[in-house]
Amino acid sequence: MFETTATSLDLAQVAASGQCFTWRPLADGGWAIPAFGRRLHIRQAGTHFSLSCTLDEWEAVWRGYFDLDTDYDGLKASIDPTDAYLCAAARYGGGVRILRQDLWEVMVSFLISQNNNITRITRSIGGLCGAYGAPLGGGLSAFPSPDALAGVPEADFRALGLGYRAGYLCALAQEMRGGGLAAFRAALDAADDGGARALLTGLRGVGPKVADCILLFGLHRMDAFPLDTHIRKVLAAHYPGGFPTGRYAGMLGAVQQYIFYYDLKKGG
DNA sequence: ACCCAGGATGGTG
DNA sequence: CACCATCATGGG
Repeated sequence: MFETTATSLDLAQVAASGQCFTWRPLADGGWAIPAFGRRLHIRQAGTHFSLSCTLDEWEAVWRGYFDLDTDYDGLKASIDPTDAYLCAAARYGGGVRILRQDLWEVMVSFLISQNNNITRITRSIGGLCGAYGAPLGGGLSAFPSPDALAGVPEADFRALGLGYRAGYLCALAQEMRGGGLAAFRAALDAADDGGARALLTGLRGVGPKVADCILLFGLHRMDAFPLDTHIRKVLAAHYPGGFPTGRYAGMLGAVQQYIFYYDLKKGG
């Protein structure tokens, strides 16, 4: 148990940003966060954070998870000051960071996310963890491994609300069980963004948008720019001449998250 | 009862 | 290439 400080981090914003689906709110206003088979309790007051873990675990696991070694203050400062919409979005959701989540968890989460809403995705992911993940205490469970999901009947996934995506998950778990995931990860790591995207879209149920989410949230490829229904709507309304992607090379993913979060919470 | 949700797939023109 | 029906399902 210790305390630390950080800027450009708002836990409530991250929790609502649609990039992770396993955080649970605590009665004291903090959050219970399962990741990498561990459980963290964290509470925020401004730039001050209280943590349930040791300093060693914070440095080894959670500091990286919250992406605290990326300079989001500087990133936001480099936004085009004449772009009123993007400035407003970054000001509104300036506490959103791109978490460095577990690749497999991101693959499954965004496989399920297609043509779905965040509430249902959260419920389905919670069901998967509860049914097939190792208990972590406090009512939380770890995200189930490929081996834990391989061989589960499709009907059982449908019972968790996956709908037609249940078949996609069966196939994915089968493909990634054993050493499949490690081999696939190695191939992704060896590929550039375009190559990794092609590998991902080769998976059943993974199209361009889900692939970009996996690139961004699972591999921290910061030039990924997922085009979902919200982003398409904003681009059509505010960037009729196209979005200036070239200006934001190396930080497109963060910019995308500011726009997504802004439209999700304030748009309508 | 329609429409939407962090879309993808397979078929058709 | 573009367009289109279909795929579950809960919530507005």
